[in-house]
Amino acid sequence: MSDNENALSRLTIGKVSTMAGLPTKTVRYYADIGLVVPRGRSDSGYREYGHEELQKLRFVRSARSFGFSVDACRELLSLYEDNGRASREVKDIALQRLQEIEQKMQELKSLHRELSRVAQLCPGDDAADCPILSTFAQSPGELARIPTGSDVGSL
Amino acid sequence: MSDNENALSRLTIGKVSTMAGLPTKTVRYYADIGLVVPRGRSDSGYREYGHEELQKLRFVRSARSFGFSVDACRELLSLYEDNGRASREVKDIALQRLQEIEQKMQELKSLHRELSRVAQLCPGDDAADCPILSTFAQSPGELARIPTGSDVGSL
DNA sequence: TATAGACCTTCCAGTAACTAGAAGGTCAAG
DNA sequence: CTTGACCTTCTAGTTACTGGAAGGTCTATA
Repeated sequence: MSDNENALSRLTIGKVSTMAGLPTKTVRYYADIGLVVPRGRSDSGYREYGHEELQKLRFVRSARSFGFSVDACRELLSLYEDNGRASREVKDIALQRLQEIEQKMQELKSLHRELSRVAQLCPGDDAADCPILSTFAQSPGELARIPTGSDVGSL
Repeated sequence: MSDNENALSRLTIGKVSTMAGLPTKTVRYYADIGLVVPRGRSDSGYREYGHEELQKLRFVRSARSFGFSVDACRELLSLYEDNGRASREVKDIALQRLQEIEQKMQELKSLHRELSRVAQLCPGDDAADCPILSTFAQSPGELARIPTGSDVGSL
């Protein structure tokens, strides 16, 4: 692994982002916000990434694909650094995310139901009135609740 | 309706937003971006909304709750202004939205599947290694797709 | 009439997580 | 030695609001 180590400890941003499956812009952004910082800089100022940073970037990419926020990734990453500790905490975060996903799916389901209902009513005729529009113009409470910011807190 | 018309054509932002079920901040924002502009201003500079604007705000609220973007609302609203024309166009937009919702639901489903799988592997023990972390650190392509900005909606 | 407090105004800044683009430096190949 | 791909920093834009400050207005009550 010593050969590999040498080769992998001098990755430019382009290479590491390809290997991690992220846009360079994103990797640079992660460096800016201190999520995954390069191991160092070359004489000419190029960011240098090593194997560990590559791992972290892959980690972040995956966690993001699971819907974890960047802040959650930061948390996860620090646990990851602690290596093997705090399995409990990690699992808790995952379970919480799972619940959020379930709730989001519920919302999408009812959205889909409502929208397909009104869409079916619509004749799709150039001349005719469109029931979609009149459905939308009703007073609140008769339709799916709007998900606003204040909603989350109070309900 | 003349009494009503008079009463309803002098709604302040607080009243109209309550009646539409939106935060005042949001209604002000909609005015700023020209989505739903007040009918006029009082002597003291207060925004004045009428019945028609109330209808539009309700319309937007509903459409947004269906996941339509503000831009889509603008489009819908202009069709709505045309009143009864272009049923075809409205239906098209709705059907397109429907497809996007379906796709998003698919994504959430696979996300849920993967995450619950790795979460189940995790013992939730303070001492033990957490498989969630090692799962995340794998190379790209083995896991769910990453949702980038081009993705539908928010999570 | 004074004043409290509920409402309204504007403007500025911030959110999440990037993305786009400009202006310019660096590096390897031909 | 030049071309073109790569790298740098910087600013600004995206979506759809939300929060807050500083200050004007309106109304009810003491």
